[in-house]
Amino acid sequence: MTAPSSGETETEKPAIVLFRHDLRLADNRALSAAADTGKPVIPLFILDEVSPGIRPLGGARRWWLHHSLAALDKALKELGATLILRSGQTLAIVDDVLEKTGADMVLWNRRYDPPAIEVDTALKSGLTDRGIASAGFEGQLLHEPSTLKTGSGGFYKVYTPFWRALAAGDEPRAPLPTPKDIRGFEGTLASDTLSHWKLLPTKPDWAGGLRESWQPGEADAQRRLADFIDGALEDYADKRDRPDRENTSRLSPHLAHGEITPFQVWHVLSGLGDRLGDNVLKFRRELAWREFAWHLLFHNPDLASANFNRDFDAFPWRYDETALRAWQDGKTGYPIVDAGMRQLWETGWMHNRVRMVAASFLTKHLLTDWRAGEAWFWDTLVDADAANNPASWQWVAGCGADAAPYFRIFNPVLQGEKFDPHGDYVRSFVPELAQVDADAIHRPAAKKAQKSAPDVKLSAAYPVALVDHREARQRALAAYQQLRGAHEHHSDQPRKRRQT
DNA sequence: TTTTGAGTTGTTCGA
DNA sequence: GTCGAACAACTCAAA
Repeated sequence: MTAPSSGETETEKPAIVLFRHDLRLADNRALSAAADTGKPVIPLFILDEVSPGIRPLGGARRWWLHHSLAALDKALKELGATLILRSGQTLAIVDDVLEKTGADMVLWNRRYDPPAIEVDTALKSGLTDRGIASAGFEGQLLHEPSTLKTGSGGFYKVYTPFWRALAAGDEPRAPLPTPKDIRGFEGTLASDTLSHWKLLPTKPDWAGGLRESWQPGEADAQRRLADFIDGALEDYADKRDRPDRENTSRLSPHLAHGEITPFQVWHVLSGLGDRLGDNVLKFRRELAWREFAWHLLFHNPDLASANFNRDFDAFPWRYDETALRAWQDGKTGYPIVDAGMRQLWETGWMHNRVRMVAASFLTKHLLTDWRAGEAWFWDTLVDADAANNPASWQWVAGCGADAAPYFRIFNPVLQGEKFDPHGDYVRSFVPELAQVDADAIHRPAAKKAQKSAPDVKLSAAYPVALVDHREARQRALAAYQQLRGAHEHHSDQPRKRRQT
């Protein structure tokens, strides 16, 4: 307890900068603000899994977090500061650090998932009570969810008007550079050891494919952005739906961890002028989908647990653990679905187009509650975030905001043939099908053919299709039909009277 | 207040 | 093989 001596000047008292979903140095407003004060800076990451409502990170994100924190610490050391790691309840930890260092200021970048907002609101009022200066800055989203409103003052429930409002607004601010000078804190301050947090898997170590696929940290986030701008962006509008090609940015996990900001991405795109016109537009619209999901979560705290469209509360989901498990394992017998699910397991990521097909298959072909799929993605995706994961699952399932209409049921064979025309994507994740020609690779093996005369080329190891597409489609349509019937039946409201 | 136009990503069927 | 319509109404957002 080394309380600061009373003779110290204000600039000698350190400022705490909290790191959470912003594991970067550039375009970090809290960090820049702290650096500008001239105070010694204490970068602090609190692993808070005890505050109420906080959803524990999934396995893949824990892996990422470990490496991202290591990268952040390394980068901070080059500026002369050391990252302090602590675990526990946020305000209690901050209190402890304040007491031990004499810090008189706490700065952070805002978060937008409702439990985190509660933590930060309590933090703010606790600090105010203690007479400690504090401030939260924008940074994770281009637009504060509380400010973007429809003409009647509500939040947007349809994407296109949301996009128009976003696009019609002012150009997002320019990103901040990495602070040039940070005064490190000279005193001693205890920190947890990263490895003791056991964020990495051990038995079994399932992270081999993640290590091969990703390099967490700010430096690689910038590298990926630069590579994307110089390469795949050129035919992004045409080719982004092709999982067999490297035509997406793969920035999602970096954005999810705040290793890069949407301001940085937007700004680089603005600097390109009109040269890549439609490609830039399409990519910006993807960024806007991320914003839309956060907007929805901000206004719907139970987005991950409750149907956005409450009519779906009566939906007759099936609870088939065996089918769910087969889907998770990539053993549904539908090659594009299985390739996607195995890509997810192996690399912690799945191509967007394939996510839609795999999610549609689980919710419609298998009639499994979207929440089971959302939970699996939450655990296995390196980019799972509290907004995009549930919002996207609800969208596919048909119960979400601006959702796909119920009769839009992906045909996994057609989707495979259309977006993986040579079968390269399937072959790279489903070794059982490595020898199958492009014209047959997306077709599930017919039960009869495989039983009576197993074709070596179609490999007996590859599972028979869990369901017949045609039958499953009919079953899904019937289930939705039942929902509509139930809705009419239970509705208290009289149907709108016909105009005469 | 009422009206109007519109709504990420599809599939199937039948002419 | 190609093409347009049906699939279902409903809610949203803005005029």
